[in-house]
Amino acid sequence: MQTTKNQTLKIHNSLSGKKEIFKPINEGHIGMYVCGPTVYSNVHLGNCRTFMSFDMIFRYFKLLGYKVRYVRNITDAGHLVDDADDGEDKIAKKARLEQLEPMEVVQRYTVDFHNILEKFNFLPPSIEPTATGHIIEQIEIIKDILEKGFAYEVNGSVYFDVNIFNKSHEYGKLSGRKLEDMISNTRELAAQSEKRSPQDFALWKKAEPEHIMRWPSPWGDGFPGWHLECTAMSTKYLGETFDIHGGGMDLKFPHHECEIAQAEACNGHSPVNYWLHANMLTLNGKKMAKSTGNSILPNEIFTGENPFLSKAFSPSVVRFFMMQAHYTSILDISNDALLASEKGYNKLMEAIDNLEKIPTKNTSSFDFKAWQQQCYDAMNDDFNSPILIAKLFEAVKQINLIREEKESITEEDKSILTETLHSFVFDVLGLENRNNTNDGSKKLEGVVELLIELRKEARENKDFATSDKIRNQLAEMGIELKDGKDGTTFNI
RNA sequence: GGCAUUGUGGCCGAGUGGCUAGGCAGAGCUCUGCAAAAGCUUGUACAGCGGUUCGAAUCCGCUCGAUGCCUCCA
Repeated sequence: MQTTKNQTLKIHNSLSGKKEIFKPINEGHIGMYVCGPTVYSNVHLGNCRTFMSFDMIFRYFKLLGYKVRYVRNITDAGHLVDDADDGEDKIAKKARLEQLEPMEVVQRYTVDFHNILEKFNFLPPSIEPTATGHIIEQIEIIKDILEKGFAYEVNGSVYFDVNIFNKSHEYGKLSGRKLEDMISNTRELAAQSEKRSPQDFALWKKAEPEHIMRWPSPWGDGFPGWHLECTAMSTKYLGETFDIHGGGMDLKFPHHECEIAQAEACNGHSPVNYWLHANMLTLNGKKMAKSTGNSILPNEIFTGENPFLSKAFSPSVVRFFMMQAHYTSILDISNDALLASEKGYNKLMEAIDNLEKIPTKNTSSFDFKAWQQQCYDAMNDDFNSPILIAKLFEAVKQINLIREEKESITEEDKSILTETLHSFVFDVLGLENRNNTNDGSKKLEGVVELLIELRKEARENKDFATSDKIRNQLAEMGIELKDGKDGTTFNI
């Protein structure tokens, strides 16, 4: 990929609100941190979209030849149910409700998370650290922030003092908020708050005696605040300043704003060069969230067991559906949209299957080198996967025309086409070909091919009763025969 | 109320100050014993009102609507 490697890649940076030319801190290397899930319930499809967007970005960086250290954490402690003083840890609450040891909750939903991601053909991140595995690092950061005067201790809890911080730094620069506005717009909190200001956020929370998740600290037994874990883990594995921080749009405020504040309080400079935010997946025009019940679980899509769905859809179809929208756009999921994506996806895979068979000539009637460049251009423009897919369908059209000998392709162009198509479809978009065969289905294929052969003979003898019987009975079993120009193909 | 994002044809969804997005559906055609599938061709659009401009759906302003955040959320 010598011709493509040195091109400029533009990324929409949420911090500036603009597309910027991407320049890694260390040439050829990228450090990327993405906020992972809080493992207190099954991962829903909206979560998956965010992680899939960053999976695609990770994959594209790899195609460009970058060495990427991709850190995606697991939040297994510290995520408060609310910000009031009786804020309870999400994991601990779930454990109490289900009468489980907190780590049983964590284990159960971490396993679920990994299972789903594997079905969606995610690449594993380079490091997947957990909050509970980094309590010591978090305590060290709190000590540092306290020493520098940006936090205060009250009754075994430690809070970040946003007002003091804002005197020397700019709190709210990521989300476009001004502290003064926030103060005047804050809703009334419980009167007995121990925080000096409602905008302050917890770095360490004291654990009441009934709390099960607790760790010793200089301020007594307690647990870390949610925002702190990401600062601790990103700093540990990627350094005080790293290239890319990603997450869902909904984390912009307060989570990412607080991360910036914590890191700047410690190190005096901004922790991240490029902030990327993936937009929401909506269902019925509303945000998908476990807390409101407006959600579809991935497994419900794979089985079709959801009132919104008329049938089951494969993980690759769902992936293709999501990749047809830009990661910064809101995407609304519906049965119709999935059906349309399924057809498009099948068409794309069909063309890739036919690619090997297309004949080559002395000349090409289409500029495949320019087309290849356009694929890279699409991705170089803030990872524009919808444009990339439009380009892929241009190739599909060419493949079909070449098959009908209305267009031609040289041997050299054919290998460019094959390589590019495989790189983008499988390596970058992460799609899988639907005809993934195992031993059992190989045998089945053999049987179907035999029946197709028998049916062909029957048709040649004008014995249409027999040929239709074979076709109809196979159809009943869900095997679809398609009579094409050069023989019959089938779908199971 | 504040901040942010956004409003594109029947549906999903890109993009751009003047030149085709793409997919699905629809229509026409080809192939075919029939059917299905597949392939080719193809119409319809940029929320409303003002402004800037030779020219705007694309820039600016206002209005209306949608979504997110402002207490947890990818």
